Amino acid sequence: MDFYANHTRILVAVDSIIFGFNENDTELKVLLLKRKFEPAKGEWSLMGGFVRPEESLDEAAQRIVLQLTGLDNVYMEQLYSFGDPDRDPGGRIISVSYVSLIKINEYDRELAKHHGAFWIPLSELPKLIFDHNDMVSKALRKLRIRARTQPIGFELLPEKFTIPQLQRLYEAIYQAPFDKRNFRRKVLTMGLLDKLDEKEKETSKKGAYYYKFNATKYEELLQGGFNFEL
Amino acid sequence: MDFYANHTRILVAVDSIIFGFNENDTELKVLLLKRKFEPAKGEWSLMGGFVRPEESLDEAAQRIVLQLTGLDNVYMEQLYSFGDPDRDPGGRIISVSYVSLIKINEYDRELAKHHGAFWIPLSELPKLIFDHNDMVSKALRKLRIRARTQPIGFELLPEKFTIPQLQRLYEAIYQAPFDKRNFRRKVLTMGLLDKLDEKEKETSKKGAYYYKFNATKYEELLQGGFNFEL
DNA sequence: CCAAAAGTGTTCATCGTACACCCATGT
DNA sequence: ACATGGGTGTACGATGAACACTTTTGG
Repeated sequence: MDFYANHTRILVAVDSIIFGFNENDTELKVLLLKRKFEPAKGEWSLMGGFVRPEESLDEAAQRIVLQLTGLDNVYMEQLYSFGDPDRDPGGRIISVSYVSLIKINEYDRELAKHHGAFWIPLSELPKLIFDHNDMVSKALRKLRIRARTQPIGFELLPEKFTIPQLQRLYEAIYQAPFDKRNFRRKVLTMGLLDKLDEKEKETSKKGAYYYKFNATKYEELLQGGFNFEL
Repeated sequence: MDFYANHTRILVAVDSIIFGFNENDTELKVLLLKRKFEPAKGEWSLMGGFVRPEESLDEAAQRIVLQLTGLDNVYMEQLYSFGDPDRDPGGRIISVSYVSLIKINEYDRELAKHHGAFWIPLSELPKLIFDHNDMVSKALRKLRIRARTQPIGFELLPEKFTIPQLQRLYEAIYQAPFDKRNFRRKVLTMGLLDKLDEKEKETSKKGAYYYKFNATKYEELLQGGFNFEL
């Protein structure tokens, strides 16, 4: 009953590019770890793991992020599959890569520390093992494209955030400054942000109003052919 | 020296969504075949095959398209990896899907016939095996996005083509009519098409001038931060 | 009172879109 | 001469980009 006998089976892994942001950061960070096993032990790498016989690729990716951060229900998207036969000197492994977006404040620091994981700003990205640097570049490219046309930026911010925080996030993603008047107008005229009565007072004396992303409204607008565009 | 022993190996396949167009078509077509082996023998399916131990994913995809069409140097792009453990009732198989674009006139009809392959217009897409219908939808979505921002439409046309042919292709991709004055202006003002002295006279008495896509010019413009946009 | 960040409007150029008629020619 | 598809220009509204000053308040 095995229809496909006598074909070669291959090891399949999942590698996760985990981007993180803190609401007062000015730069995006990637979660990297020091590899604890051979080959390439001690070098910088992405978090990964082998796909198990009974789980889907998405499930494997979720499991891996959960193991490292303690977070469930994280935004996650498949990126690309890397299959050069020599990409891993330890053997032929096909790697399916995933991008995740995380609010740095919400993850489990102990768990990450236990795995030897660190948040590294993109500007200080070290040399990673194998083709992991390619994975990060591809992930960043995809994030930049996605963030323009889908409201995924909010995955990197807490539920309540201020417009200046949102702007700093987008500036971090695109590594380019935006005009604050144009930016504010653009995000507000979409009508997807609900203004709260509360102010954030840490970063300025005047204080900035908090806003909340209204996901329900977004779904409604989508029905009418609405296009998110930033 | 096998660092990754005692992890489960999995069958990995490549499946190709092959889109084709004929310069006087008004609809996009997909190359489908009647499956010749179990499971699901006799049902419609995409062309696929297993990844061999010594080849990369891209190489496997090229090999498969070459086998079916006799064409080498075909435009090809990795699409997505499908890994639900139950996606194939014949066993656990992870499939990496690829999209290819082909000029229908140039492929080897004999070879395709020998494999039981047929060009099926998108409007008549049948029920396919497993998750192959999902693959086709995803491929179409990707093609639509790509064709707007990269000059990949030309992969579906012969070297010489007329503006009305190009317009029909884009109308086929987006299944929507375009205004011919606006379309012509847009493609010509990009400066990527070289007008030939020759006319195509089959589809009209007046005849339409042939044009050629200037890839060199495109590369040059890219350096200067040019963005293709249709 | 002053430093530091939040908040606010207008102008201009550009681009996308809508729209209708003449041209060339094979039959 | 006529039917068929090829080829052309303009006007208007919408959108994106550039730009500088006032407000609030903790120290």
